[in-house]
Amino acid sequence: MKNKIATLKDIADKLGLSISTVSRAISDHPDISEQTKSRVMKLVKRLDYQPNQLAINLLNQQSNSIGVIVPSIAYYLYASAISGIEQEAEKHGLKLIICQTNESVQRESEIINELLRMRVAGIIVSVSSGGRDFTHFKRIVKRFPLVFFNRDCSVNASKVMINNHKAAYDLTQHLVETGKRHISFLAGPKTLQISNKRKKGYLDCLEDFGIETQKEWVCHSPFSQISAMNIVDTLIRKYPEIDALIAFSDQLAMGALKAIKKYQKSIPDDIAIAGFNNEPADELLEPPLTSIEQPAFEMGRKAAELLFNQIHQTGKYNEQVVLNSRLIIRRSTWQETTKPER
Amino acid sequence: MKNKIATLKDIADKLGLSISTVSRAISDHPDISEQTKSRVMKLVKRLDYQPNQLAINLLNQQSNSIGVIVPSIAYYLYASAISGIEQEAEKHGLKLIICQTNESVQRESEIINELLRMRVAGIIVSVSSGGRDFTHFKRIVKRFPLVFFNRDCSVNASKVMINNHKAAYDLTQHLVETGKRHISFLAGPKTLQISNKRKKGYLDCLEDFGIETQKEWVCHSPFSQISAMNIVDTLIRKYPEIDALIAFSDQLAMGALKAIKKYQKSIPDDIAIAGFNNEPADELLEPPLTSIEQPAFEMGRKAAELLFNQIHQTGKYNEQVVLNSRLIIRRSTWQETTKPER
DNA sequence: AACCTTACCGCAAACGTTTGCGGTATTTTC
DNA sequence: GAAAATACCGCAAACGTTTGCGGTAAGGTT
Repeated sequence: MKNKIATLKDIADKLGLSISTVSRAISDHPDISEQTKSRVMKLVKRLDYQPNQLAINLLNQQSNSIGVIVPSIAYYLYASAISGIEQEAEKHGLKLIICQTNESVQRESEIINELLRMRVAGIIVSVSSGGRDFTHFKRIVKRFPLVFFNRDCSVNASKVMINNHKAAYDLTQHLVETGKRHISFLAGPKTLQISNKRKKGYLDCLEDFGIETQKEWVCHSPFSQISAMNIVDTLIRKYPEIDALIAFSDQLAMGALKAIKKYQKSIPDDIAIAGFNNEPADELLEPPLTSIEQPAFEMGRKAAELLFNQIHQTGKYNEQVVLNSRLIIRRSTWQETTKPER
Repeated sequence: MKNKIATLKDIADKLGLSISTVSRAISDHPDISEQTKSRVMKLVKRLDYQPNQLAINLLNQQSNSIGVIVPSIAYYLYASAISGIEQEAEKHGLKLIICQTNESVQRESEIINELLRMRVAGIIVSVSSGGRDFTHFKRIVKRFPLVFFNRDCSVNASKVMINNHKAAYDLTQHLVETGKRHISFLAGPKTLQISNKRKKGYLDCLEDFGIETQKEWVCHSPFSQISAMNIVDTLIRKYPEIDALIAFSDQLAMGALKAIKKYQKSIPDDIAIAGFNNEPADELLEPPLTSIEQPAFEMGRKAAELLFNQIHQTGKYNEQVVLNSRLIIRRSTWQETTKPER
């Protein structure tokens, strides 16, 4: 196990050559004779020589990688987005360093420092919901390539987002049009800006349609099915008049679903339910879940594109991209009444 | 954007000190006067000095990180396992370099080389299903810390697995006990060993109970709902006598569910269905899906533990750990007949 | 015979950090 | 007042690689 990996010096000594000659032989430099090259390459194979990337990185002053900071890779959206980032990064020969904050701003701040120390070429981040202090981002914008995606914060930087306000507005309008008049909103943490934007879209829509709502019908939940379940449980017991619920995410919607199923309410007639993200299981749920489809892969890909523009000095530090989402209507909000079997 | 990050030399020059003094001041060395320390620290703050990890890594001959190779972080099991690895790695002050193979052995082999070049302290891997060539692993076992988890291959190395044979056996037995006699098996790729082990458990159980099966009832599918759906569609049309189906994973089971729902078959009476992994959506599906719960987090944590034992020379290179799985029975395989409301 | 070209290879610097060792003042001790 | 102890700091090596430049020998040209 102690076996150290061979270095250029090891090869050079064994062959009676200099380090530079070995280096050039490996990189097929024209200055080196074919005979020497073959001698070197034979030993390279035999010793399983692997160049020390640490030395190369130090020389190049960069780690040929970019940092990706997400709340959790277990969220379906981020797993998809990372694939998009990866695809784009590969074109530039860069590797990804994936970091999870677990929704903690402190961890986020630490990660930023670690990535800076590692001399990554740039950072792509979806901010955690754990707080309102964004000094760790403000510190580096304008002097370091940085792109936000999906979740942003009040920092003037490059961003790739979906139109959260419109998505929530459209979803709310859909519920209104199906006859719902007591619509509640299960938001994420209060510190999460995109949650607030969606809330705004929901409220604006209700106002436009002259529909009243109550402050108590807007609840905030952390990102776990259990929390959502408990919150919705108390909500619908306290306010039985509620006939629709929009959840910040599908995971929260699933928690709500669990709560509602405990009572004898029928979905969507008694209470309709919808979420965000269009996760793979949505259409298999009972009832299939209405959701907002987000272009997660494309969001990641585009974010990487903006980052590389910054790295290569060809792009602004505060470019804004807004991608379109899509409302996917399923039976949790809308039942075909003309269906023969009902 | 061109702003280079400050170095020790920058600080030393500005203060008329030597590099070594600045270095010691920052690390609070007793040889340095308090006055000098405070002068240095003030400048460190002002310049937002971040030590160059690339240089430190080169000096220490390691990148203070371990490599984690998984087929895809989008698989629920791996997202969980990575959290377990992370928890353990943090204790040792090591970072994770997460790599996805997308089920390609060639990519896997490339990643191994990249990680060796980066001088990671060790590698934790769940092998891809893309082939049978494992020379890239054989090459490094015994001379480099390496641990397999969840998916292994025919290489004598440390492994953390679940008892796949028993899990499949138990699941099959459960179906037999509920009266099923025509049980099919939707396996993963033929090159995937754990899939073959599960298949063996399924076949052994049927043999023990004297139940016949047909070769055609065992199908192989890649890891996508769509593929599973198409395969199961043709399967149940060709063999309508099939009254149960075990899928290699819950995602494949969901694909099967989609296929079955297109026909007028009732679940579980006409055909029962079960999967592996116990994913979060399982209990919300219609019907809720019977599944094998795997200790994914613990699998990751334990794998990391074995790795650190190897790194610190306190452990064998081929320790074997088998964790227990648990059968979670839901309505997709078993309907309480005495239920009052039915 | 003097010069030029070509082919091949080595020297040494550079990247930024840590750390053993030696050095120089200043203070303390008897 | 001399010796010893203390406080504080700098020199230089080391990690492994790439690369500009210089060097040497052989062969070719005039």
